[in-house]
Amino acid sequence: MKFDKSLIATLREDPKEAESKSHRILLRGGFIRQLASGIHTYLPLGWRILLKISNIVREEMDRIGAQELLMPALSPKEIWEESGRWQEYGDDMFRLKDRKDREYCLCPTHEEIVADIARNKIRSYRDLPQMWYQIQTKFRDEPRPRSGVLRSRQFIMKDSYSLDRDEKGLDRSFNLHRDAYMKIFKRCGLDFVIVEASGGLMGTGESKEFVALVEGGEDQLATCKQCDYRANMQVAEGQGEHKSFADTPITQVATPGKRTVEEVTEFLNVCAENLVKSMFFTAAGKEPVLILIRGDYEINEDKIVCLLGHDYQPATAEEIKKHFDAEPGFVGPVGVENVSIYADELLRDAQGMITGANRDGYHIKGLNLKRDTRVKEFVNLRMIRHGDRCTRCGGEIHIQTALELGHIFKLGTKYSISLGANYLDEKGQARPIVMGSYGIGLERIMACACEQQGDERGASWPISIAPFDTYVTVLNPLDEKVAQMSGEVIQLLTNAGLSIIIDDRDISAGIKFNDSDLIGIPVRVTVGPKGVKSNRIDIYMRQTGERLDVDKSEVATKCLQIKKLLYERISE
RNA sequence: CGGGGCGUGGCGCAGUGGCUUAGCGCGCCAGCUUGGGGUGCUGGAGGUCGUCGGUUCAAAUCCGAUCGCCCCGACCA
Repeated sequence: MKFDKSLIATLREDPKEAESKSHRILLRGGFIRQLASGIHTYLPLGWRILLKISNIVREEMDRIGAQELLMPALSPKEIWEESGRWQEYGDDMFRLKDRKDREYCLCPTHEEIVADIARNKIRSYRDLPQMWYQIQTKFRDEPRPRSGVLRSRQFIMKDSYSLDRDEKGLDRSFNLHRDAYMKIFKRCGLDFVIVEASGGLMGTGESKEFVALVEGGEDQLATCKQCDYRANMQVAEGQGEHKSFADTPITQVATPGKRTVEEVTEFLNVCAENLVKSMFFTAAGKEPVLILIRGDYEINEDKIVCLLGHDYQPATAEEIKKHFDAEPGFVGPVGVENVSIYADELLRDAQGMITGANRDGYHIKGLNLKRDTRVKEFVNLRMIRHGDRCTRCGGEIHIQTALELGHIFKLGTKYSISLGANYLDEKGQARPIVMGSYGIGLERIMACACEQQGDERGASWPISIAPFDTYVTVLNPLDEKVAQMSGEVIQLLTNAGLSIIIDDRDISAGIKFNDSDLIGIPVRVTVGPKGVKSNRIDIYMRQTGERLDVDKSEVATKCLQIKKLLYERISE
């Protein structure tokens, strides 16, 4: 491919909207172009990278016996009503109507569609197991698209689904995916770790995330400094210190206008550990729930969802007033009726605590949880924080930003039951198919490679996903001898099977060198007037900056050698 | 949804009430020059100052509304 007429538009200056490294590189190098918030065009250079990534993904998925198919991106409402996710997905789902006023969505994921295929196609245990996958565009109306391609509203995902007869089969499919994912990310030249994760909207089964520890990430991770414990913030559990204060009878204390932990601690001159926060959650048609958590911790809403279900939401101010006869900020657990109370485990033996008095402008002192409240259960409901202790080894927990590359879930029978996807076992008994769901964000691999390998000069693609193997710089292209020699070199490289991009633009050398660095092609071959007389060619490696001076006759073998070497480095 | 910031040729920016024709750098076009890390010079093309409304003799500039984009948070397979 010639640089000259290509749709590559490198930018001389950093685009102002790009703050993260990968976003900056992708825009400046002309890999992507933004059309609207969270919506991008993949220009030829970026698309070639995504195609390389897809091929690696495809090879590894095929290798574990998954079959590729393509499901529609557009889907009628009804099937999502069967699973309940037409409701659950809420505003994150793009919805539209056809000319007959029928409702549709742009699929954010495909469990329902898979279950629909399965309920029609799978009859017997003999049809199982199955693994189906696709590489397809997904749509999610993210509340805040971010960092270019890292969190966008339209993105390309490899999603696969396993269908098994039982948990044992699911374990096998899950492990096959885990191994395939490790190979995929490794082959793409990325550094990553596997962490415990939460299923979120998918379900509550086992789930693991493949994440890269990079600064520009969209995710947060709790990691133990001492052992290898790593978990997504939503599921991470740390050891906290139990704190107790002198046991006294309950007394009311006026705290006019002091609602937040900060305000109350300052006003009463106590520490945040002495406070109990009360958070009220409601769900249509269900008993409301009061969650108690110590003042120095934040509530982990994901854990609430796991405990109570997706339909529970933080209550509105009106609901709070109705149940407690007090404004938010003055709510507490003492004397409440028709409300289930759950408390964070750190409050198990807490006494002498301060909490809302269920009376505007008042708190109570001397709360003894055991004595004064009817706590249904003590469980870990708090968000882990920097400096907590590891539950496994007692080491210090750190919070790091990370980039989620892939996610694997054990769905179990959630979708097969709600959509009626059953099979007949040996005894002729109908049983729900046991499902798993597995995703990889292709653009995130591209962005991650920028974060991990890019530098101030631009991208530096791992050879396996580089848009081209070799960048041929032709200096003084109007010089006849140079033109002739570059033609020969191009022929040699092409014959050797290398993919090349030819930069014979009639501009100064520096621009070409800088562009080649910016778009990050692993190997650069320079043909110029200096080398023409002696038939010498300059070869330069982007990652290491190494330079070689070779005879024209060796140029192809040398480039092939380097390519091989670069592949070897990835697999080490 | 809360907080902050920004919308002026393709890109990055300057311009807070009257210099007539809205500037500068880069890019683009023409010509020369230079030629191994963004060469120098000359001449050109290109702008409803996000949109709508208001104030004023006069608005890119002041006021109001609205749309869009970015960042932090909330949220998020």
